[in-house]
Amino acid sequence: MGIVRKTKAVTTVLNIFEAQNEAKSVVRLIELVKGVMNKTTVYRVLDRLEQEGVIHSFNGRDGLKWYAKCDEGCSSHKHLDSHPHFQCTECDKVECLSLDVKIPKLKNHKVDSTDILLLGQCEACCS
Amino acid sequence: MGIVRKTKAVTTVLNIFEAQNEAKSVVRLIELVKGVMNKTTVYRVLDRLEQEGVIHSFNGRDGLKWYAKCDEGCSSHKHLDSHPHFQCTECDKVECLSLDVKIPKLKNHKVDSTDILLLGQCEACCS
DNA sequence: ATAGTTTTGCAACTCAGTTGCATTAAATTA
DNA sequence: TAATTTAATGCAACTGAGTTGCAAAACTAT
Repeated sequence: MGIVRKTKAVTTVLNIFEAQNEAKSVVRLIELVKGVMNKTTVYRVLDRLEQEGVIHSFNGRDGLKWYAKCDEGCSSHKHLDSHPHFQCTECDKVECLSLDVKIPKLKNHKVDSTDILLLGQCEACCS
Repeated sequence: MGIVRKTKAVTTVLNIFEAQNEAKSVVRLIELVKGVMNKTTVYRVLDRLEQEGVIHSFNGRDGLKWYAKCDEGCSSHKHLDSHPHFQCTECDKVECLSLDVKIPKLKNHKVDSTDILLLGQCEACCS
């Protein structure tokens, strides 16, 4: 499993997530480390950290890929981050929601994961 | 409002959806009309039909854009197609689900829409 | 230090989706 | 039904997120 070396690139990315516990799109992350780190590396570091269970990914609107820190209890073995996400259509910010949404069982289907994205206006943009 | 001309391109696309009431990705649609219609036209026709309330769109896994025929009652004024979708991770097929999923209200947020995508194995791929 | 891997940077690529513009085809009017 | 207006189409070139191959650099262990 844990074949993630603690390289400069890895700590740079982790620092970003630790400095501000907020979901970020890959595009934004690449922007944040511009000049310091190559975009290919960003993609690869994120991949590895997700496999390690340190961060989790999901698709925002427009199909862009986003990442956020995992809740406690995630590991490379199992991801518990099946929570819904909310994205503001004005400022584009994403929030991880700790809602427990119950989806009725589907007959004759094996459901592995549930992606829920709510769109609307966040608190700041509402007022 | 109804500024959609009934062109050959429009009827070609509509025929595809009527021949088989099944969600289709744009990529697949372009493939289906290859040689007959330009891909730009496909995108534009789909855009217009969605605005008219004839079809609705959503993002499949991998962020690809998908379209499916609308339920009765949709129009350019309001789309009622907020139903969840199920996508098979083996054969990639998508099904529109007529489940009613209740999402708890979010404080201080204005929620406009809810995108739900379930991933797993469909009936055919389960057995 | 040395050897063996993993990581990184870079450049080139893929592929979904978009744009500008000239041409064509609907719909409208006379 | 021919002329006119306006929307729709085709084409080519572009954009931008994400990927790939490979050589060079940086970890880790011996």
